[in-house]
Formats: sequence, structure tokens, C-alpha cells
Amino acid sequence: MTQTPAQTELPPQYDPASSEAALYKEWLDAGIFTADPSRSRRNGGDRKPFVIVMPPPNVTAVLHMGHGLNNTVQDVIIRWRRMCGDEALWLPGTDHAGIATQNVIEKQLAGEGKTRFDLGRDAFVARTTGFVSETGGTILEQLKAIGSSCDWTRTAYTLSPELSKAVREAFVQLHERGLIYRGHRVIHWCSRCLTSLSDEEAEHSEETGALYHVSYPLTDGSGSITIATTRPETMLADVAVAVHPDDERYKHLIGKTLTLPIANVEIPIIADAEGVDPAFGTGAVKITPAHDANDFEMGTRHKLPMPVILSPEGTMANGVDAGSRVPSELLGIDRFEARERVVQMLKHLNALVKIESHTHAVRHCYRCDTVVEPRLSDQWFVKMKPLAEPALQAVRDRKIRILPERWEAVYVNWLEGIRDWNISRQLWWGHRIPVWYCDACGEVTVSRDDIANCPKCGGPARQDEDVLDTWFSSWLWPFSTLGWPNKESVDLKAFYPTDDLVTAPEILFFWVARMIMGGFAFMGEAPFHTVYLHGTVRDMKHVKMSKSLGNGIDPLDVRALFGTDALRYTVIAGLGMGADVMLDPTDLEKSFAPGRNFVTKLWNIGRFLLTNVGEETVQPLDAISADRLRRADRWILHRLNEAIAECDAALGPARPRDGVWAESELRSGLRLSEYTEAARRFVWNELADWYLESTKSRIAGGGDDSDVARAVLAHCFDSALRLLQPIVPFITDMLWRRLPIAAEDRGDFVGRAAWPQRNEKFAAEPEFELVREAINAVRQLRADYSLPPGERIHAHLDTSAGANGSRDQSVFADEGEFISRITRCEISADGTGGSEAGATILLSSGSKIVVPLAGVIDMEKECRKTKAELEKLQNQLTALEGRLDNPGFTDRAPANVVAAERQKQIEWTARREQLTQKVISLCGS
RNA sequence: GGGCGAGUAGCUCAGUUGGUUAGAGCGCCUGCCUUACACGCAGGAUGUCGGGGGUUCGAGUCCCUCCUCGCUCACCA
Repeated sequence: MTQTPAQTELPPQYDPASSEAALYKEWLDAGIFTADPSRSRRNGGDRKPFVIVMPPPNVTAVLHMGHGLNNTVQDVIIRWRRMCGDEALWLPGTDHAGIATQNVIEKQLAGEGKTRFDLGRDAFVARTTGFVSETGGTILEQLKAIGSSCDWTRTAYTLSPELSKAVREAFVQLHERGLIYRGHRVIHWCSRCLTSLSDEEAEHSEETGALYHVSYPLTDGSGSITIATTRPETMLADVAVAVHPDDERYKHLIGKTLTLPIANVEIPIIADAEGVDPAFGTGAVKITPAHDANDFEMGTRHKLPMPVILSPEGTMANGVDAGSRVPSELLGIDRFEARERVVQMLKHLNALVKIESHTHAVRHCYRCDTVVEPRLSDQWFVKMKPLAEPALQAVRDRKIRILPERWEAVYVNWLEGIRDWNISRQLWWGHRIPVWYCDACGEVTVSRDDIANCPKCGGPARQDEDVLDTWFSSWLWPFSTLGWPNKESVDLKAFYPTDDLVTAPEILFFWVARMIMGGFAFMGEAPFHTVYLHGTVRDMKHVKMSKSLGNGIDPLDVRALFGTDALRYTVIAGLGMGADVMLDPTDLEKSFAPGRNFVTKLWNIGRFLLTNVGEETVQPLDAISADRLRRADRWILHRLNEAIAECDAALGPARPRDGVWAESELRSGLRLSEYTEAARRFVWNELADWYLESTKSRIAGGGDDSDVARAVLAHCFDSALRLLQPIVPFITDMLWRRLPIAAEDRGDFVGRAAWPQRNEKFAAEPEFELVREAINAVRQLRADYSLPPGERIHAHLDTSAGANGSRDQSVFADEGEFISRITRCEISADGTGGSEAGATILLSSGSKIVVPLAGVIDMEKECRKTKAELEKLQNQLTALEGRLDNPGFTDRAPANVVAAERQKQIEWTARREQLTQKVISLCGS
């Protein structure tokens, strides 16, 4: 692209729609998002790598505000680091999302009146693959639309051949290390998705159910025992009733048998101290080993049979070991309908004692919300305890920090109670489990490569039908995407470990914790040093946005209305650490006003500034000697220093020193709203509101001073645009490329310009602060007296009382033109005050501004106001003096605090004198 | 039920190791179309810092307690 400042006139209105796509294409064409592993220090280059791997969205996903927020945060961070000179890599990709994607295709099939079983496995997988290859890039294209500066040359996909290889390697390695095993136990079963779920995928939710008390008669007719259950239909699979061995109510019955109503099966009364709480319910527990995890444990302990009475679909059936327990009239009935019927049957048998209302936690499928059924089956599990240890230690040792801090406790709490991970899914869409069974000799083979024959007996080998949990591929993401298991991979060397992981708290366990475990298990190193958990996008009632609830906002709608930058600015500015973002889906205008307003303001600042600075290249700041700078120049350059410092403090440090977070830095950085506010305040409230105003006449006046003002303006705006680029990359680039700055001081795009540095030459500028104080006071006075905005007034500077008289006179003499222009008030700077009665402005320097307002001023009102001010000050001063008279304070408070209080006392006392004088002159005696 | 967190201006949130006049954005009120911007400019109002108790010379900040929300984990059938 051309280096010449754009000659084109900036249109009065910023039109994002007409420029965003073209700008993004320029960035892509220039390859500014593409990371180069040879530049990474780890590969002998001279740059620190800075890497973020994107939480891969589902391959079937469509962009929503959650993605918008998540990816904007990552983009802001990576753009910041890119400007700071890091070899920045933001690695994008998608996730094959087993259950979700399979559901999409099954729904399609249902529309055609078919099921996946009609197609068969191969055809189903082929169809799904086809669907994904057609639509799978949608969300990634949408991410481009919102400006995401990902390295698209490295786009990954969990079901790609490369990542599938990683999955298999991981499985085999863990198996070799004895950390993967096949277990026969009760797992969570979704009867709609027809698959098992991990503990994390079966979410608890509180529900009001019922506790059914059912009487089981003793077989010998000598009485009965009443059990309590929430799922009476499962009684058909009962194999025993357990009581506590010390329970006096039942002690004598242990060893006797009961006749199970309806099923008419004889079952024993057993004693179990672990599984029975005598205080709950009736103190007698029905044991249903095949349909309850706890009962399974007891069943195993007591070597009880484990009949299955539910089909995979959740209907009543006589399954394994069930004989004819389920009567024919219940066969094929859905479990919830069966519950009602069983209760009715028990009523008829006079076996139902009572029904109590009972709130308890019921597990639901996290994908489809179906009530999860505990089900006995064979599944593959990962032994988690050994994997959790280093993951726990890494956080304790501060190799990894989690922001906001409170999530660390949640993380630790979860890992300490970790349970084995069921990784088998009875789906067709996913990584097929790399295990082969030989029906001839019974050999089980775990293999990196597909096998056709049993390595032991040569008989035909049959691969496990199941696929792996999608998260089993996700937990490898930080290194599988970089080439693992090829340890010689250049990318892996250059970019692992990564730096920040940005996601929502919902997947802290599903993904983040497991990734950390995976990092240690397969790479021997933590995958990142910072986990940044951002809030959730909610509506005005604080309800999480979702398509199904209809309270969502489409980021692309927002983009069409206000532009990408407005969208990005709004969410980043509103994103306090860990705080949720509230947006109103019914009023986009209002919701995105902060971003839209800011972008418009920035555009107008740019328009004005570029017009005034003109197209002739300005001198670099370094070429301007100190004596050419005026108060306003020094002031704004100091304010810029402060803004840079605030942005840096809010954003960084980017990484821990020596791999471990120091206590002092453990909680700092990534305060994106603070960073945004610091940059906004500089460009809007300081550069535009004050400095820009102060340069108007200087630039119009021409000459050397004009060149100085032009140079300072260009420099400050250049820096401001750089500070803002990560948040609003489009408009900053549009404006920045038009700045008339020498070619050698810039690059091609602001997106890879250097992050601004403080210039210690510029310190605080109290004389310009005095000017601002005077201007503010005059403005306030004009408003107080409702002086027409157009009316010019006159005032006198009275320096007789202050210690800075001559300085103040020269300040007001020099800056008079500026003051007068923006306040329409001429201030005579001769220091004499003047004789007319008027309002008095007391400046902190000790000088006064006397504004004669004969006929306008309301002496009584002015008197009242001043008296009130004096009274308030007097009260504060009294308290202050009381403090300073208190030895308890002066002796025990730190010296600097006491000194500050004494200084304040001097200032307040002086001001009290000023005010007292003012009261006397205004109010008479 | 276990663990954790929050309650500060109408709303969303900042408030560093306790330091004494508690801040920002948005919203609200008043006046202005001042030749970059009314998506703007200027001015203004608003808080017993959830309640109560305590430690301290001093508490939004530390301790106790109560109340109210939220998150997270959990096999009380």
C-alpha cells in the first residue's frame, strides 16, 4: 500500500460498512496475522512468542454475542502483543462437537422421515462430513467479519487427520501408562441422545419431585418393610432392601426376605453401614444395582444380581438378568409414564404408604436437557487422579493463574474431588475408539494404527463401536494444533507453551482443567500461564442470551447497524474483570451507544485534526527543541505519558517472569475496561477537549509555532490511534494511514506499528493546569448566572494575594487568547484586579479572577453560596485540625500521611482566608 | 448439604498494603445547532458504601453476626 498520506477528503460521516471488508482484506493480503516460527526466540529468533489458542466453536455454530465477546477479548490481547513486538499467534479452529453435530444431521434425517440407522454408520458419517465441509467454515468467516486477527493459515479442526492422529496417540499413551481402562459400571445415560455422558455433562438441577413410600411384605408373612424412593418404576429391578446394621427398627429382620410387589420376586434384607443413612426416609433402602450408581456399589459389595429393566430409549423392558420382572402391561412404556402406572398398581396392591413432596437434584443432559438415567454398561474411562496432581500443583505454584481469582478456588475444589472420566460415547460422529476386540481369542488390542487381524491369534479384529468424548480431542488443543505428536514440529517448538487462554467459566472443568492436565500429561508442561475467564452476555433481566430464549443479539446485525468497531468497543468497555455484560436485545441503539458514540467521536477528531494538520509531513517530535514547546504541548505530552502508563498497567504484564507469577503481578493485567477507559479519556477528554482547542489559533497563525502544534497533534493522535488499535482496529487504521508522519516513523498498518512508549522528558505541567482551572471556573460562573453563551464578558486577574503573582500574570498573558476564545471572557492580566463589584473566582495558586457583573450578579445569592462553601470548608478544616491535634494520630500514623495532612491544613487555611474575605466583601459586615 | 463470591449514585462497575472531600461510563436535569462532532459541547444533581456489632487515632477497606442474591460441587434413596 502507498505510504503517502491519503489525499482523499474524509467524509463527514464514518461509514464502516464501506471500508471494513476492504481493510480486512488488506491485512490478510499483507499477512500481518501470520506468525513466523523462525522469529520465535524458542527457535533462535529475536521475538518473544505470544500465543493464544482460540476456544474452538462448534463446527455447526453460528456466531452469537458470546462468540463476539470471547473473540473480541482474544483479539484485543493478541493485537496488543503484536504491537509490543511479540511474535503473536492467535490460532483459530473448530470443534467437531460430537453430540451437537450428530443431532443436527439426525434432525435433517428426521425431516426426511429417516433415522441414522436407516442410513447405516458409513453413510451417516459421510453425510455429516459433507455437511461440515459445506457449512463448517461459516463461523470462521463470521469471526473475520468482526475483525479477528487470527492466523488463518493455521486453522485447525478436531476431526482433521492431523488432530485425529493426536487423539489416537493420546489414547494409546494413556493406555500404555495404565491410565485408561474399561469399566463395567453405572454411568449417566441420555435416552434421547442414546449415549453415555461424563459427570460434567450430566448437570444437576433442583427439582420438586416426590418421595414414594412403598411397603414390601416379608415373604414369611410376618410383616413388612417400608422403603422410600423417588423413582418407584425402578423397583422392578430391586434385588434387595438394605438397612443400617445398628438400626433397632430393622436389626431383627436382616437375613429375612421380602416379596417385591408387582414383580413378585423374592429379595433379601441386607445390612450395609456405608450405603444407608438411618435418618433419611424410612431408613430402609431399595437396592437397584443396574439403575443407580450408589446401589451398584452396594450390589457389588454384596454380590447381588443386576437386572436391567429399562431400554436404551428409556422405556420399560426386560433386559439383562431381568427375567419377566416387568409385567407385559408395562413393557415399552416410557419411564415417566411407567412411574405413574407403577404408583397406581402399588395403590391397588395397598402397597403405597404415602407420597411426600421432595426436592432433590436431578441430572440432565447438558445438550438436550433430558433427565439422565443411570445405566449399567461397559465404558472406557480415564483415571484422573494422577493427571490431576500436576494440574493442581501448577496453580498452587503459580505457574498458572486463573483470573478472576475466585475461580481458582473452584478449580482446586473440583480437582481435589476429581473422578474418573467416562470417554466413551455411543455416537457415530467422532474419533472411533482405537481398540479392537478379537471374538476368537478374546484379546483386546489398543493400537495407533488400524488393524484387521488379532495380533495374538490372527483372527478377525473388530473395532470398538463407540467414539470418544469430543473433549478428549479438545484437551489436546494447545499442542495438537501445533503439530503434536510430532515433537520435531517447528510450530510446537516455537509456540508451546502458549500464553493466555480466554474462555467462559462454564467450561472450566470440561475444557480448561483437562487441557492443563493434558499439557502436563503429554508435553510435561503447562499449556498456558494465564486463564482469563470472562463474563456472560446477558439481557436487561440478567438472563443469559440464547437463541432458544429469543433474547439474543446477532453480532452481524450490530455490525451492519453501527460497524464492527462500535460492537467491539461496547463489549470491551463494559467488561469489568469477571463481570457479565448486559445488553438490551430490544434496543440495540441504546445498548451499543457507547461504541457508536466513541467511534463517531474518534472519526470527528480525526477529521478535524487531519484537516488542520494538513497533508504536509510534520516534524518528528524529537526534532523539536524544548524551548519551542508551549505549556499546552508539554501538558498534552505529559497526559499522553500518563495514558500510556495507565494502559500498560491495565493490560500487563503479558507473562510471568521466569515462568512463575510473582505475588505482586499475580492479579494484574487484562483489565480491559480500565485500559479502554484510559485510552478513551486521553483521546476524548484531554486531546480533543483541551489540546485540540488550544491549537486552533496557533495553527491558523502559521509560522514555527504552527509547525510545533501540528507536530504535537500528529504525534499525540498517532499514539492515541496506536493505543486504541486493539479495540477498534478498523477506524484507527483508516485514520492512521492518513496521518502526515514521515514514512520512516511508520509502517504500513497501525496493526503492526509499535506500541507507544512513555517519553520521560515530559513531566506534569502545573501552569497549564492553572489555565484549565480558570477556564472551568469561568464556565461554571457563566452557567451559574445564566449568561448567554454568545455574550462576551471581561474580568481582571488579581494576583495581590497569592505567592505566584508574577508567574500567574505571565501565564494569563500568554494564554489569554485561548482562554478568551473558549470562555468568551477577556481576562486582563495586569494583576490589579479592578474596582467594580463582581464575582470572584479563587484560584488554587492564590490569585483571583474578578468578574464584574454589575446588574447581573445577585449579591445575595453569591453571598449565600460563598457562606455555604466557607461553612463546609470550615467543618472539614475543624476535623482536620482535630486530627492533627490528636497525638494518637500524629504519633501513630505514617509520617507521609501526617505530612500530607499538614500540607492540606496549610492549603485549606489559606483558602478559608480567601473565602472569608470574599464573604466580607459580598455580604457586608 | 459442602466450597466460594458478591451486595458502593437510577443501571453496570472501579476503589491498590485501613489514611479521612468515595470515582468512571451510561442514564437523568439545565443551557447551547460555538464553522470536527447534537452519536456533540458546557454546566448540574444523586451515595446513612446491604443491616447490626467490634478492632483502630482513623473502616467502603480488617473481624464477628444477620439478611439478600449469585456461582460451583454433591450417590441422602
